[in-house]
Amino acid sequence: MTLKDIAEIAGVSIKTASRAMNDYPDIKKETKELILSIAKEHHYVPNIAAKSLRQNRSYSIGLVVPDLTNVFFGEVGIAIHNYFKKHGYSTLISFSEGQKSTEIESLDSLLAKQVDGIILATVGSTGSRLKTILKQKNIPLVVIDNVVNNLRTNIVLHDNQYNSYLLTRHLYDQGCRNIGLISGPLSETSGRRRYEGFLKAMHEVGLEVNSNHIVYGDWTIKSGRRATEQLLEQTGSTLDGIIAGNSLMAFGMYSVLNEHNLHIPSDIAVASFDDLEIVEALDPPLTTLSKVDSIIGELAAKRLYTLIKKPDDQELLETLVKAELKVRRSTLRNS
Amino acid sequence: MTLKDIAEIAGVSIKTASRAMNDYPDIKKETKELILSIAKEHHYVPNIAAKSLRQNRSYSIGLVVPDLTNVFFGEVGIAIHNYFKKHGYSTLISFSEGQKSTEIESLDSLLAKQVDGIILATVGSTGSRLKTILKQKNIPLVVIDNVVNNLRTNIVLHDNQYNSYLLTRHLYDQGCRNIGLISGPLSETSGRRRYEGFLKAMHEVGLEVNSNHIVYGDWTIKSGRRATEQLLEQTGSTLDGIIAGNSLMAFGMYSVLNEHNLHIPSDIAVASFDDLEIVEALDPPLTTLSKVDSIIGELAAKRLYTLIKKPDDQELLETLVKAELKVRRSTLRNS
DNA sequence: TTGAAAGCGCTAACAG
DNA sequence: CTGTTAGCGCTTTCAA
Repeated sequence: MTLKDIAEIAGVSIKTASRAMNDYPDIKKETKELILSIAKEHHYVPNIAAKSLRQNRSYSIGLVVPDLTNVFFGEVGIAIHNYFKKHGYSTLISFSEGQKSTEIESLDSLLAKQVDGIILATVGSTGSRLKTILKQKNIPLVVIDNVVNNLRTNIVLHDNQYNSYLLTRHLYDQGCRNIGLISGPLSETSGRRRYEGFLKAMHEVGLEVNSNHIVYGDWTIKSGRRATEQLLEQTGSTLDGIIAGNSLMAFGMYSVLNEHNLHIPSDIAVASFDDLEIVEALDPPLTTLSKVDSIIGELAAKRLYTLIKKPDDQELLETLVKAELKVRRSTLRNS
Repeated sequence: MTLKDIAEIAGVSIKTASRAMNDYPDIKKETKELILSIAKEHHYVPNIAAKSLRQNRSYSIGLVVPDLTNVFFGEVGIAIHNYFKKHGYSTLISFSEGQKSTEIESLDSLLAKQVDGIILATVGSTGSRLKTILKQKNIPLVVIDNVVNNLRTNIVLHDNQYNSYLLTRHLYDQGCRNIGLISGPLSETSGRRRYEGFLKAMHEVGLEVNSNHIVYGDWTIKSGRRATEQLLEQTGSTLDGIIAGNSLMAFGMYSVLNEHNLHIPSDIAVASFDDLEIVEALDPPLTTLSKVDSIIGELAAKRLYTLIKKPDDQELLETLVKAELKVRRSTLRNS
């Protein structure tokens, strides 16, 4: 069932049929309605390959993520997919597996498929390489959840600094005065910004930041255990609050605090960032930030769509997404 | 940069260039090498839209899953994507969000994109509807991890019965003689087959199955808690082993056993199915089955690829994937 | 408001 | 072994 068939049945030219299908202005209302009803009746589906070929657009976008089994990227991916689906685009997902070389490969292969735009959750391709790839093809790009060195581009990410500030203030509001931080690596943007937000809040409430109060992990459960041990040792268990840089590290922290017979929240109040399903099941349930994954995905998709529709839009937007507190028992000391 | 450009530079006809690019036999070796080197030098990338249009194939396959944030579907998706990438195909992922209506929609939209084949992790579309959709277009289909009523098709799934048998035998081998089961819903194939494997093992070792020893949950943490409470009540805590139908329910079980001061594994040995990252962090670490997610994905991809390449292959294969035991401390009673 | 004809880049069929 | 011709389904001129 092609446009030609539809046109024949309707007794019009193929072009008129095309006009009807694509909402062109120059067509009589009745003709259009007739054609549309015939198309519907015969389950006409336009051939996207032909359309692409002619218009030099693919009606597909590319999404590069490190790993889909990570809930964050999963949620983001779904949001992006749904947004573009509404606009008749398909989403090609590609994986970088956390490696720069694979990331570049994925980008190349997406470009070969003539995607109309790309959303990239980078693991840190150097900006210059990215710039070469994209400028030469002039394909719109939106980066999520990481900044790319040496590349000014559109970007959507957590407002890590604000969010960290929010958590820290919350512990303070709950009466904590000796707050520790299990930070992620400062070499990573998200780790550094969370660190900065912590410092900012501490400053603002007039608490001194003792370097003993800050330890580092690499986002894993195991490193959370290790970091907590170190933190307790360095501070002689004088802490009354701890912020964990992410929820996996918080998970490690729970078991260590448990082993030390430190009660949450009465001895130590604890809070963390990501709202994983599992934090509800911890004892006590862990205070975290609300999930903004799908908001990030949708904002990135929206921005990319605009860029595709208006390629002359040269504005570079950095969109920071703020989360809200999800207060649970692990920080409730006042009630 | 098109084939025509390449042909001009090489001083051959456009068709000859095409022959070189597509590994056709009828071409002189030197000509081919010349053309390939020119193509490489100019970063020639074939226009897939044109190719599709001409050959009536899209070089893409569709994957329909309920939800990508589920680790199982994530792993399966990655495996499928990687397999088809090797063969020059892209994978279009679509979500059913666990709803039949969305599942049908997703299938329709994939068909509109003229995918060459579909892999479906169904939530239970009725077979007749699926049959209509696919037979009319004659598109190869492989179903994963669920059976579709009234539809004979290629399918790849966990050997749930065998796996359940394996876990039950393991508890027996560890000395358990009063084994309970927290089953998933028997209305779901995976729940029922796990149930059957449990019964089979119990029979084989000559243990009687008391109906008090079997309770039901709906795969969630919460239902695991409830089911465990019920189980302990019904049996008066005489159990020395429990199989949980999945790891989330096992997670709920842990907290209840803990509250009842029942020690794992000395009082009760426990084991479960899915090997989530989190089970390593439980105290004690939980014995589970090995992860076969990516094996399932790869087998499904391989089968679909065969069907695409040999559309006359009418054989319907049901591939059952067996797991192995991953013994951890939660069942170690002998050593 | 509509139609005719050309052509996007590629490959199948057929000739040479 | 290589080239010519036609056409996949659609949209874009341009003319009516």
